[in-house]
Amino acid sequence: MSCADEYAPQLRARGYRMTSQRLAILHVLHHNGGHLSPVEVYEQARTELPSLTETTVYRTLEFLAGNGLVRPALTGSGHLVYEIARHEHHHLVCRNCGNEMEVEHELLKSMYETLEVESGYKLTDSHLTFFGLCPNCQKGD
Amino acid sequence: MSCADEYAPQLRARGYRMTSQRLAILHVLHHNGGHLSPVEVYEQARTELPSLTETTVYRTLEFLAGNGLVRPALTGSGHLVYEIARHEHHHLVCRNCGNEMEVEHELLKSMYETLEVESGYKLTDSHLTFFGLCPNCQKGD
DNA sequence: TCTCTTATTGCAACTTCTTGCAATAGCATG
DNA sequence: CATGCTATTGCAAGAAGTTGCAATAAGAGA
Ligand SMILES: [Mn+2]
Ligand SMILES: [Mn+2]
Ligand SMILES: [Zn+2]
Ligand SMILES: [Zn+2]
Repeated sequence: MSCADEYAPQLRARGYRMTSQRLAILHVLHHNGGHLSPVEVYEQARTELPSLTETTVYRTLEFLAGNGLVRPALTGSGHLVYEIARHEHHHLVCRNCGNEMEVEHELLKSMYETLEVESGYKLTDSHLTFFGLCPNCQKGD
Repeated sequence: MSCADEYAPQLRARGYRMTSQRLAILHVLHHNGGHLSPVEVYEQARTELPSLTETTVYRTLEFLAGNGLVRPALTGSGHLVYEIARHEHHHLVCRNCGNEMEVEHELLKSMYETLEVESGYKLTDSHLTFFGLCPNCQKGD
């Protein structure tokens, strides 16, 4: 299944359009799989769509995140990176070596429910990044 | 107790210096109490220290955050704001009206411990921002 | 397949944030 | 109180990110 076949219906169902720009950006994120900064997305997507502009990349990433096709994540330096939306997860980053692992949302589910009850808010999403020392770096120090 | 008396020893104990720039920035955050963007910090601190530059504000906020005197927080638009370090807390923001409440770290403590056991990481800190609909905005929609 | 509506883009101007480097100023020490 | 080391700052240049607006093009409907 191509990126177009997979993502276009999701956008159209919400009243939005699939464009060559959105497709190129989704294609890059889909096939890379990992975290990319807006600039990295721009440079890679531009190889398949040279007319693409940085402005559009920023706007599109925010748009796709708002519609659940990609997910933003916060890096250790406080910058946003994006990845294609797969299973819901958060990030745990080593302050020493930068090594990173995923934290399944499942692990936080009961905490989420407690928070909803205590606050009265209905939770929709979150930016969660945990920092610490990975097993390796704990030995070294 | 003045800001200087309170914060200078904390910096010197770590081998750093207290400067007029750091003091002006700490003063602004201390007496404001809330969340301020780097630009807001710059404009307010500049009234008491006109020679202050934006470069120094960015570097100082990062430095103070790294040393535990201020804490960064992520806004709904993905931008960093800073507040003076008081009790450890996280943030819950309404996606509709922007209303914001604090989430005591205590509430997440057991989840933190589970995460340490499961991952093998030793957690040091985190950027946690939760989004949802506040009680008021749930009624309206 | 053509038309029409309007969602989306590119452009230009601007704001925010970062970095290297030389000048400055804390503060420890004598 | 004077000296010296070096942490810290300001400057300048550049990179990253934002915004308003006119031009473009997706795709629904005829
Ligand atoms: Mn991820
Ligand atoms: Mn707060
Ligand atoms: Zn590590
Ligand atoms: Zn609300």
